[in-house]
Amino acid sequence: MPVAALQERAFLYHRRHNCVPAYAATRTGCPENRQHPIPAACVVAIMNRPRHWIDPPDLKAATIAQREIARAAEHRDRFGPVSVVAGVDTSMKWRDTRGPIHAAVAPLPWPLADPFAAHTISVVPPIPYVPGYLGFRECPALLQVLDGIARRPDLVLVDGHGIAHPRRCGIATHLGVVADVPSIGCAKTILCGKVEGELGPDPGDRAPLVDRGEVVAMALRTRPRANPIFVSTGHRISLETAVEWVLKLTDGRRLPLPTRLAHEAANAARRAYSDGAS
DNA sequence: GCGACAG
DNA sequence: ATCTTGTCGC
Repeated sequence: MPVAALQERAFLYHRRHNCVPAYAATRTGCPENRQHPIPAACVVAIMNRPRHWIDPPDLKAATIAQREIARAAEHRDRFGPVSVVAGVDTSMKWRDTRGPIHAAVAPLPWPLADPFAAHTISVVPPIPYVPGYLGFRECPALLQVLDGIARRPDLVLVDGHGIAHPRRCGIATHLGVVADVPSIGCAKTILCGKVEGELGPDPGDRAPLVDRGEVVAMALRTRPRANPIFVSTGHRISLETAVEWVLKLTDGRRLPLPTRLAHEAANAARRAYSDGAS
């Protein structure tokens, strides 16, 4: 059976058996609050966009939505002064394709100071992981977690690609456009394209990631002797500015600080959820 | 047709 | 994405 057919089958099956369109939402670490509906604010955020941008009936519609989102995305700097920068990430149980994912947003003041409290949420995603369609799996959870903090971040770092995607619509672009927030894609491995030229060994060294003749991301060395990360524009930011911000937020580790904090928060949420379930 | 494939 | 301990090296 062709891969596309298998992907379609998984997509539809997952969709039919889980909580779409009303995502079953829970608050992390509060097992007694499970099965509550999502906040109205999140429903509004989703409903204010073409429905298939976040809730397509099948992979074909999802592919069309990605092309439309890619057209709507902006890759030039268009954001105000940054006073809050946030990382978002999700976590899940090992090899669990049907269970909930745990999304976190970790806001930081800029200039850098003590981080604000992270916020987490646990939801059953509408589809399983399908390479190339990550946004449709994780955006509902990320939208909801973004709506859960008092102040909307001025800039968001997403774990995954922005335009470094076959249809130029990775999760960072997807989330940026749907939430209308400036976003940067920050991935650990390549989805498409190849690094052109030699990448130097020192932090700050970079080499372009090229796909079909386009520079879609920058392979960026953030730590000596560690593999590079791949920085791409999500929405309302240029590649050069995105790289600048990632470097400003890098503190000797491979991944930038907001991303790490979000990762930690999401993992903590997953453990709290598991502990509460048992 | 075949291989590759973020999280 | 995640499981899991120690071990090696700057």
